[in-house]
Amino acid sequence: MNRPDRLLRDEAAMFASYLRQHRLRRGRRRQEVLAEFLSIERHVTADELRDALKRKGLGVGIATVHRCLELFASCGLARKLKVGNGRAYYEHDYGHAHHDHLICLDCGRTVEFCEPLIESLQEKAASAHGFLVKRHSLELYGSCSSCRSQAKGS
Amino acid sequence: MNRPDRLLRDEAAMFASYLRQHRLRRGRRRQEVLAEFLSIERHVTADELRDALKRKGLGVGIATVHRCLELFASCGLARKLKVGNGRAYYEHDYGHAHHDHLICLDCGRTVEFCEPLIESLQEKAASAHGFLVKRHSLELYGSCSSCRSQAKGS
DNA sequence: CTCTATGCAAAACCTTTGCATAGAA
DNA sequence: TTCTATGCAAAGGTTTTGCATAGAG
Repeated sequence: MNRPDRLLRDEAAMFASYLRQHRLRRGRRRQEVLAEFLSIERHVTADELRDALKRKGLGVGIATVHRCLELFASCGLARKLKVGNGRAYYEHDYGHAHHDHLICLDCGRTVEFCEPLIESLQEKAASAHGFLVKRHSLELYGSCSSCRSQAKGS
Repeated sequence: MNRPDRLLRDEAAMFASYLRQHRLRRGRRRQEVLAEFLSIERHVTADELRDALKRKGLGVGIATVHRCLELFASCGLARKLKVGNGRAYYEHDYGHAHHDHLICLDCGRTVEFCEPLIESLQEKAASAHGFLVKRHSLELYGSCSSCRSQAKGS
Protein backbone atom coordinates (compact mmCIF):
# COMPACT_ATOMS: atom_id res chain seq x y z
CA MET A 1 0.00 0.00 0.00
CA ASN A 2 1.21 3.45 -0.63
CA ARG A 3 4.22 2.59 -2.72
CA PRO A 4 6.10 5.83 -3.18
CA ASP A 5 7.38 6.48 -6.69
CA ARG A 6 10.71 7.07 -5.09
CA LEU A 7 10.91 3.47 -3.97
CA LEU A 8 10.05 2.15 -7.38
CA ARG A 9 12.69 4.34 -8.98
CA ASP A 10 15.32 3.09 -6.57
CA GLU A 11 14.34 -0.49 -7.21
CA ALA A 12 14.48 0.00 -10.95
CA ALA A 13 17.88 1.62 -10.59
CA MET A 14 19.23 -1.24 -8.50
CA PHE A 15 17.95 -3.70 -11.00
CA ALA A 16 19.45 -1.84 -13.94
CA SER A 17 22.75 -1.49 -12.19
CA TYR A 18 22.87 -5.18 -11.34
CA LEU A 19 22.10 -6.13 -14.90
CA ARG A 20 24.83 -3.85 -16.18
CA GLN A 21 27.42 -5.15 -13.76
CA HIS A 22 26.66 -8.71 -14.68
CA ARG A 23 26.22 -8.12 -18.36
CA LEU A 24 22.66 -9.33 -18.24
CA ARG A 25 19.86 -8.07 -20.43
CA ARG A 26 16.48 -6.68 -19.70
CA GLY A 27 14.39 -9.31 -21.38
CA ARG A 28 10.70 -8.79 -21.89
CA ARG A 29 9.67 -11.49 -19.41
CA ARG A 30 12.16 -10.26 -16.87
CA GLN A 31 10.55 -6.85 -16.90
CA GLU A 32 7.04 -8.24 -16.74
CA VAL A 33 7.88 -10.49 -13.85
CA LEU A 34 9.63 -7.68 -12.03
CA ALA A 35 6.71 -5.30 -12.46
CA GLU A 36 4.28 -7.90 -11.20
CA PHE A 37 6.47 -8.85 -8.28
CA LEU A 38 6.90 -5.26 -7.20
CA SER A 39 3.17 -4.66 -7.41
CA ILE A 40 2.42 -7.37 -4.88
CA GLU A 41 2.88 -6.29 -1.29
CA ARG A 42 3.15 -9.69 0.28
CA HIS A 43 5.29 -12.73 -0.20
CA VAL A 44 4.55 -14.94 -3.16
CA THR A 45 5.63 -18.29 -4.49
CA ALA A 46 6.84 -18.72 -8.04
CA ASP A 47 3.55 -20.37 -8.83
CA GLU A 48 1.42 -17.59 -7.41
CA LEU A 49 3.41 -15.05 -9.33
CA ARG A 50 3.00 -16.96 -12.54
CA ASP A 51 -0.73 -17.19 -11.96
CA ALA A 52 -0.93 -13.47 -11.34
CA LEU A 53 0.87 -12.90 -14.63
CA LYS A 54 -1.35 -15.32 -16.45
CA ARG A 55 -4.43 -13.47 -15.23
CA LYS A 56 -3.03 -10.45 -17.04
CA GLY A 57 -2.55 -12.45 -20.19
CA LEU A 58 1.17 -12.89 -19.71
CA GLY A 59 2.17 -16.50 -20.16
CA VAL A 60 5.52 -16.76 -18.50
CA GLY A 61 7.07 -20.18 -18.05
CA ILE A 62 7.53 -21.38 -14.50
CA ALA A 63 11.24 -21.84 -15.07
CA THR A 64 11.53 -18.22 -16.08
CA VAL A 65 9.64 -17.10 -13.02
CA HIS A 66 12.03 -19.07 -10.84
CA ARG A 67 15.02 -17.65 -12.62
CA CYS A 68 13.67 -14.14 -12.26
CA LEU A 69 12.98 -14.50 -8.57
CA GLU A 70 16.47 -15.84 -7.93
CA LEU A 71 17.79 -12.89 -9.86
CA PHE A 72 15.76 -10.45 -7.79
CA ALA A 73 17.11 -12.08 -4.66
CA SER A 74 20.66 -11.76 -5.97
CA CYS A 75 20.35 -8.08 -6.66
CA GLY A 76 18.78 -7.27 -3.33
CA LEU A 77 15.25 -6.61 -4.51
CA ALA A 78 13.78 -9.74 -3.01
CA ARG A 79 14.25 -11.85 0.04
CA LYS A 80 13.72 -15.57 -0.26
CA LEU A 81 12.21 -17.36 2.64
CA LYS A 82 11.29 -20.94 3.20
CA VAL A 83 8.61 -21.86 5.62
CA GLY A 84 7.55 -25.24 6.86
CA ASN A 85 5.71 -26.35 3.74
CA GLY A 86 8.82 -26.59 1.63
CA ARG A 87 7.87 -23.92 -0.84
CA ALA A 88 10.03 -20.87 -1.41
CA TYR A 89 8.43 -17.50 -0.83
CA TYR A 90 9.80 -14.23 -2.05
CA GLU A 91 9.04 -10.82 -0.65
CA HIS A 92 10.25 -7.31 -1.25
CA ASP A 93 13.53 -6.64 0.38
CA TYR A 94 14.84 -3.28 -0.75
CA GLY A 95 13.72 -0.43 1.43
CA HIS A 96 11.89 -2.78 3.73
CA ALA A 97 13.07 -3.02 7.29
CA HIS A 98 14.01 -6.49 8.33
CA HIS A 99 11.15 -8.34 9.92
CA ASP A 100 10.09 -11.78 11.02
CA HIS A 101 6.85 -13.68 10.55
CA LEU A 102 3.91 -14.84 12.56
CA ILE A 103 2.06 -17.62 10.80
CA CYS A 104 -1.36 -18.88 11.75
CA LEU A 105 -1.43 -22.66 11.58
CA ASP A 106 -5.19 -22.67 11.08
CA CYS A 107 -5.91 -20.04 8.44
CA GLY A 108 -2.42 -19.49 7.07
CA ARG A 109 -2.55 -15.74 7.63
CA THR A 110 0.87 -14.26 8.14
CA VAL A 111 1.80 -11.08 9.92
CA GLU A 112 5.13 -9.38 9.85
CA PHE A 113 6.64 -8.11 13.01
CA CYS A 114 9.85 -6.53 14.10
CA GLU A 115 11.49 -6.72 17.47
CA PRO A 116 14.91 -5.09 17.56
CA LEU A 117 15.58 -6.49 21.00
CA ILE A 118 15.32 -10.02 19.64
CA GLU A 119 17.79 -9.14 16.93
CA SER A 120 20.35 -7.88 19.38
CA LEU A 121 19.92 -10.91 21.59
CA GLN A 122 20.52 -13.06 18.54
CA GLU A 123 23.79 -11.32 17.87
CA LYS A 124 24.76 -11.80 21.46
CA ALA A 125 23.90 -15.49 21.52
CA ALA A 126 25.76 -16.01 18.26
CA SER A 127 28.92 -14.28 19.36
CA ALA A 128 28.89 -16.32 22.55
CA HIS A 129 29.48 -19.27 20.23
CA GLY A 130 31.94 -17.49 18.01
CA PHE A 131 29.47 -16.96 15.19
CA LEU A 132 28.95 -13.89 13.11
CA VAL A 133 25.35 -13.68 11.94
CA LYS A 134 24.78 -12.87 8.30
CA ARG A 135 21.08 -13.50 8.17
CA HIS A 136 18.46 -15.27 10.12
CA SER A 137 15.07 -16.73 9.84
CA LEU A 138 12.50 -16.55 12.59
CA GLU A 139 8.97 -17.80 12.21
CA LEU A 140 6.46 -18.11 14.98
CA TYR A 141 3.70 -20.61 14.29
CA GLY A 142 0.50 -20.46 16.26
CA SER A 143 -3.07 -19.33 16.04
CA CYS A 144 -4.33 -15.88 15.31
CA SER A 145 -7.01 -14.17 17.35
CA SER A 146 -9.85 -14.75 14.89
CA CYS A 147 -9.12 -18.45 14.58
CA ARG A 148 -8.99 -18.76 18.35
CA SER A 149 -12.34 -17.05 18.81
CA GLN A 150 -13.91 -19.20 16.10
CA ALA A 151 -12.57 -22.31 17.77
CA LYS A 152 -14.15 -21.20 21.03
CA GLY A 153 -17.48 -20.61 19.33
CA SER A 154 -17.71 -24.02 17.68
CA MET B 1 27.32 -37.58 24.43
CA ASN B 2 27.00 -39.06 27.82
CA ARG B 3 23.55 -40.53 27.27
CA PRO B 4 22.33 -41.66 30.63
CA ASP B 5 20.64 -45.07 30.67
CA ARG B 6 17.79 -43.35 32.39
CA LEU B 7 17.08 -41.29 29.29
CA LEU B 8 17.14 -44.29 27.02
CA ARG B 9 14.75 -46.16 29.29
CA ASP B 10 12.35 -43.24 29.31
CA GLU B 11 12.51 -42.98 25.56
CA ALA B 12 11.88 -46.68 25.14
CA ALA B 13 8.94 -46.44 27.52
CA MET B 14 7.44 -43.50 25.63
CA PHE B 15 7.80 -45.37 22.40
CA ALA B 16 6.24 -48.53 23.78
CA SER B 17 3.38 -46.60 25.28
CA TYR B 18 2.70 -44.78 22.04
CA LEU B 19 2.69 -48.03 20.10
CA ARG B 20 0.29 -49.59 22.55
CA GLN B 21 -2.09 -46.64 22.51
CA HIS B 22 -2.18 -46.64 18.75
CA ARG B 23 -2.22 -50.37 18.30
CA LEU B 24 1.02 -50.29 16.39
CA ARG B 25 3.61 -53.02 16.43
CA ARG B 26 7.29 -53.02 17.14
CA GLY B 27 8.51 -54.18 13.75
CA ARG B 28 12.11 -55.13 13.29
CA ARG B 29 12.98 -52.14 11.13
CA ARG B 30 11.22 -49.82 13.49
CA GLN B 31 13.43 -50.93 16.32
CA GLU B 32 16.58 -50.75 14.26
CA VAL B 33 15.80 -47.28 13.03
CA LEU B 34 14.93 -46.11 16.52
CA ALA B 35 18.14 -47.49 18.01
CA GLU B 36 20.19 -45.82 15.32
CA PHE B 37 18.35 -42.54 15.62
CA LEU B 38 18.80 -42.44 19.37
CA SER B 39 22.49 -43.20 19.04
CA ILE B 40 23.11 -40.12 16.94
CA GLU B 41 23.44 -36.93 18.93
CA ARG B 42 22.79 -34.48 16.19
CA HIS B 43 20.07 -33.86 13.70
CA VAL B 44 19.88 -36.17 10.71
CA THR B 45 17.96 -36.40 7.48
CA ALA B 46 16.15 -39.55 6.48
CA ASP B 47 18.89 -40.20 3.98
CA GLU B 48 21.70 -39.82 6.46
CA LEU B 49 19.97 -42.16 8.85
CA ARG B 50 19.51 -44.75 6.16
CA ASP B 51 23.17 -44.51 5.23
CA ALA B 52 24.17 -44.97 8.85
CA LEU B 53 22.01 -48.08 8.99
CA LYS B 54 23.40 -49.36 5.74
CA ARG B 55 26.94 -49.03 7.10
CA LYS B 56 25.86 -51.44 9.79
CA GLY B 57 24.53 -53.87 7.25
CA LEU B 58 20.91 -52.91 7.78
CA GLY B 59 19.17 -52.25 4.49
CA VAL B 60 16.14 -50.22 5.42
CA GLY B 61 14.08 -48.69 2.66
CA ILE B 62 13.94 -44.93 2.51
CA ALA B 63 10.16 -44.97 2.80
CA THR B 64 10.42 -46.90 6.02
CA VAL B 65 12.94 -44.47 7.41
CA HIS B 66 10.61 -41.60 6.62
CA ARG B 67 7.69 -43.41 8.21
CA CYS B 68 9.73 -44.16 11.30
CA LEU B 69 10.92 -40.59 11.70
CA GLU B 70 7.39 -39.26 11.38
CA LEU B 71 6.37 -41.79 14.00
CA PHE B 72 9.13 -40.66 16.34
CA ALA B 73 8.01 -37.10 15.88
CA SER B 74 4.43 -38.07 16.66
CA CYS B 75 5.32 -39.76 19.90
CA GLY B 76 7.54 -36.95 21.12
CA LEU B 77 10.89 -38.62 20.63
CA ALA B 78 11.95 -36.48 17.71
CA ARG B 79 11.57 -32.96 16.59
CA LYS B 80 11.33 -32.27 12.88
CA LEU B 81 12.91 -29.16 11.56
CA LYS B 82 13.26 -27.75 8.12
CA VAL B 83 16.11 -25.49 7.27
CA GLY B 84 16.82 -23.49 4.18
CA ASN B 85 17.82 -26.35 1.91
CA GLY B 86 14.37 -27.91 1.87
CA ARG B 87 15.33 -31.15 3.54
CA ALA B 88 13.72 -32.30 6.76
CA TYR B 89 15.99 -32.83 9.74
CA TYR B 90 15.07 -34.76 12.84
CA GLU B 91 16.70 -34.41 16.21
CA HIS B 92 16.12 -35.85 19.66
CA ASP B 93 13.31 -34.14 21.43
CA TYR B 94 12.51 -35.98 24.60
CA GLY B 95 14.49 -34.73 27.57
CA HIS B 96 16.13 -32.06 25.47
CA ALA B 97 15.49 -28.47 26.32
CA HIS B 98 14.14 -26.38 23.51
CA HIS B 99 16.90 -24.72 21.54
CA ASP B 100 17.55 -22.88 18.32
CA HIS B 101 20.30 -23.26 15.76
CA LEU B 102 23.35 -21.46 14.56
CA ILE B 103 24.38 -22.64 11.12
CA CYS B 104 27.68 -21.88 9.46
CA LEU B 105 27.14 -21.01 5.83
CA ASP B 106 30.69 -22.03 4.94
CA CYS B 107 31.29 -25.36 6.63
CA GLY B 108 27.74 -26.31 7.53
CA ARG B 109 28.53 -26.81 11.19
CA THR B 110 25.57 -26.23 13.43
CA VAL B 111 25.51 -25.27 17.05
CA GLU B 112 22.53 -25.33 19.34
CA PHE B 113 21.85 -22.45 21.61
CA CYS B 114 19.20 -21.40 23.98
CA GLU B 115 18.20 -17.90 24.95
CA PRO B 116 15.13 -17.77 27.20
CA LEU B 117 14.94 -14.02 26.84
CA ILE B 118 14.40 -14.38 23.11
CA GLU B 119 11.61 -16.85 23.77
CA SER B 120 9.79 -14.48 26.06
CA LEU B 121 10.20 -11.61 23.63
CA GLN B 122 8.69 -13.80 20.96
CA GLU B 123 5.64 -14.42 23.08
CA LYS B 124 5.37 -10.74 23.69
CA ALA B 125 5.67 -9.81 20.03
CA ALA B 126 3.11 -12.46 19.11
CA SER B 127 0.54 -11.41 21.63
CA ALA B 128 0.92 -7.81 20.48
CA HIS B 129 -0.55 -9.10 17.20
CA GLY B 130 -3.12 -11.33 18.86
CA PHE B 131 -1.21 -14.53 18.18
CA LEU B 132 -0.67 -17.45 20.49
CA VAL B 133 2.61 -19.17 19.68
CA LYS B 134 2.57 -22.94 19.47
CA ARG B 135 6.04 -23.45 18.10
CA HIS B 136 8.70 -21.50 16.38
CA SER B 137 11.72 -21.89 14.27
CA LEU B 138 14.78 -19.70 14.63
CA GLU B 139 17.93 -20.23 12.67
CA LEU B 140 20.86 -17.88 12.56
CA TYR B 141 23.02 -18.25 9.48
CA GLY B 142 26.51 -16.90 9.45
CA SER B 143 30.12 -17.94 9.75
CA CYS B 144 31.72 -19.76 12.60
CA SER B 145 34.99 -18.71 14.17
CA SER B 146 37.16 -21.28 12.44
CA CYS B 147 35.81 -20.44 9.01
CA ARG B 148 36.40 -16.78 9.67
CA SER B 149 40.00 -17.28 10.72
CA GLN B 150 40.64 -19.47 7.67
CA ALA B 151 39.20 -16.81 5.44
CA LYS B 152 41.53 -14.26 6.97
CA GLY B 153 44.53 -16.52 6.46
CA SER B 154 43.95 -17.15 2.76
C1' DC C 1 26.25 -10.65 -35.24
C1' DT C 2 26.97 -12.26 -30.57
C1' DC C 3 25.57 -13.69 -26.45
C1' DT C 4 21.70 -13.69 -23.20
C1' DA C 5 16.65 -14.73 -22.27
C1' DT C 6 13.00 -17.78 -22.66
C1' DG C 7 9.87 -21.86 -23.20
C1' DC C 8 9.40 -26.52 -23.08
C1' DA C 9 10.32 -30.80 -21.52
C1' DA C 10 13.10 -33.55 -18.86
C1' DA C 11 15.72 -34.19 -14.85
C1' DA C 12 16.63 -33.70 -10.04
C1' DC C 13 15.35 -33.85 -5.29
C1' DC C 14 13.04 -35.18 -1.49
C1' DT C 15 8.81 -37.08 0.51
C1' DT C 16 4.61 -39.72 0.28
C1' DT C 17 1.60 -43.36 -1.40
C1' DG C 18 -0.06 -47.88 -3.37
C1' DC C 19 0.29 -52.44 -3.30
C1' DA C 20 1.82 -57.03 -2.50
C1' DT C 21 3.81 -59.67 1.02
C1' DA C 22 6.44 -60.54 5.33
C1' DG C 23 5.77 -60.59 10.00
C1' DA C 24 3.83 -59.22 14.90
C1' DA C 25 0.52 -60.36 18.33
C1' DT D 1 -5.52 -65.59 11.81
C1' DT D 2 -5.75 -60.78 11.58
C1' DC D 3 -4.03 -56.59 10.96
C1' DT D 4 0.30 -53.92 10.86
C1' DA D 5 5.12 -53.27 8.95
C1' DT D 6 8.02 -53.17 5.15
C1' DG D 7 10.17 -52.88 0.47
C1' DC D 8 9.78 -51.49 -4.00
C1' DA D 9 8.31 -48.76 -7.39
C1' DA D 10 5.54 -45.13 -8.74
C1' DA D 11 3.55 -40.82 -7.87
C1' DG D 12 3.73 -36.04 -6.08
C1' DG D 13 5.20 -31.44 -5.62
C1' DT D 14 8.54 -28.05 -6.35
C1' DT D 15 12.83 -26.33 -8.24
C1' DT D 16 16.57 -26.77 -11.60
C1' DT D 17 18.72 -27.88 -16.00
C1' DG D 18 19.46 -28.80 -21.10
C1' DC D 19 18.67 -27.39 -25.35
C1' DA D 20 16.90 -25.08 -29.29
C1' DT D 21 15.42 -20.66 -30.60
C1' DA D 22 13.81 -15.86 -29.91
C1' DG D 23 15.49 -11.58 -28.95
C1' DA D 24 18.38 -7.68 -26.78
C1' DG D 25 22.31 -4.81 -27.49
